[in-house]
Amino acid sequence: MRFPVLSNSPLFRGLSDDEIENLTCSVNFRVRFYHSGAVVALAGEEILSLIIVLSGSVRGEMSDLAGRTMKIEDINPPQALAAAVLFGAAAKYPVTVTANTDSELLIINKSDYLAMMAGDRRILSNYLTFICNKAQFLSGRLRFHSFHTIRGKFANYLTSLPGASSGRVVIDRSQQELSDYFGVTRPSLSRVIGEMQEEGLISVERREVRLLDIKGLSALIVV
Amino acid sequence: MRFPVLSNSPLFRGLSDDEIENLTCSVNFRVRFYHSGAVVALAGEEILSLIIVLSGSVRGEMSDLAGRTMKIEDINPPQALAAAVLFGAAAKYPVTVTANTDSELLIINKSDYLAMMAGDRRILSNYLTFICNKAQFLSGRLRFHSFHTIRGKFANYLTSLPGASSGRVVIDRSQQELSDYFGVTRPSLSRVIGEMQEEGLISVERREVRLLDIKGLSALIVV
DNA sequence: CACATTTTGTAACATATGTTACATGCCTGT
DNA sequence: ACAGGCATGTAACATATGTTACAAAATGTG
Repeated sequence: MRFPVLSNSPLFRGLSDDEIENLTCSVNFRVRFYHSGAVVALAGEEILSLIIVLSGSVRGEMSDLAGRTMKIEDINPPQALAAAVLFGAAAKYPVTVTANTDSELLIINKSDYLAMMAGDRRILSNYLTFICNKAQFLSGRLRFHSFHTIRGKFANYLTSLPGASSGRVVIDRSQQELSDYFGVTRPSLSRVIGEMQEEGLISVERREVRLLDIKGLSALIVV
Repeated sequence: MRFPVLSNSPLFRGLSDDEIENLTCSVNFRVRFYHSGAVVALAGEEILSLIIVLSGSVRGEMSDLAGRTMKIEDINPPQALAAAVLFGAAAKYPVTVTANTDSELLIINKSDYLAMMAGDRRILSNYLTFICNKAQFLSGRLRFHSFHTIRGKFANYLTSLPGASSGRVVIDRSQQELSDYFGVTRPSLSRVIGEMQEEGLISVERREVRLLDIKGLSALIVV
């Protein structure tokens, strides 16, 4: 079996289609078909295998005690399900996974995947890179939340941009995106930016920000 | 060289002292001594090796643009430095690492560590378990922050405790610890708990909480 | 240029939480 | 039983942020 979509997966990066095909012989690749609406995994269920979306689309959703469900995220080819939790001490699906459309999923046993990693340095590196990036991303996001005020978040954001030491940075996203990133509303962010300008901490011109009072900004970055 | 402290490390769990000693022959284990106050790694520096604290103690600290430094965390034996970021795409030290006391650090090149993982299934599993646990922990913490209100956090916390479906749960920490966990102040949490009782959502007796209005609680758990 | 669309600034008001301080209850050890 | 120390409840007030709505720029598009 050939899986051209896999070469785009971060977990199989660098392997040719031929090499991937060879793998399917040595380890147990299973492909399962799920009809639209079918449940792939239940929240809380033990994770036994690496599951990669080959075609179609699935979604993760949580259901609360009252039975309401809320969608968390869509997972499209060639993404994997819960890949960052796969080898955790008590690896359980954090969400219920349901097929959005008719979908094909590739299923590889955890132990088989371990063997693949041990056998091919690239597969090992790929997974390590993937999971470390994830951890880095998560802890970066978490660090932002440790600043309670919008001023703190914004000051931290500004001073961590490239060129901050020169006192002149360029914001790489719109205020709307930035406020989403911070988890605050756009008017609130806008107000804070205005205040910080009045106080002489910064001066903003479009997306270019001058850091006028480094010391004052640093004082805001207190956990 | 023997490193008895390593058998307590999550990364070397399950290996006997003898086996660890054998490893030191096949791969390049280096031990470096740092005097108290010496800088082990600078924030932003590329991570080239796995570093494990064998003795003494080091700390991670950040310095801002104004030159102030703030301590982030202590790292004691047998913990590793930045182990969760080691194999990231642009693996850099997120903090500056300084020796608290005279310390011995074990240094293993990233490539050597990769080889160790490929060669010993236990070392591979250990690292994978470690990093997946980390990712799980981080994303759990992050999920809490996605609930903006204290009510939301508390409702989510309650309904995720064991026994929630029976309508009766036991909180496993004090209000002070809980408020730290949520990142809010204790009086605020106490007030919210009081309000939720008045509204008939819950009834609290010491650390035992009865969930009286599951539907109402679920309504609070909205991202 | 004229127009629609997106981005940003601003305002008034509501609300949640922090801050501070003190009171109350609970447990422990003497 | 008592005193001391924690954990918790409560209150008044300050403040940060959310909410909603609208105006002003900026940007893209025909």
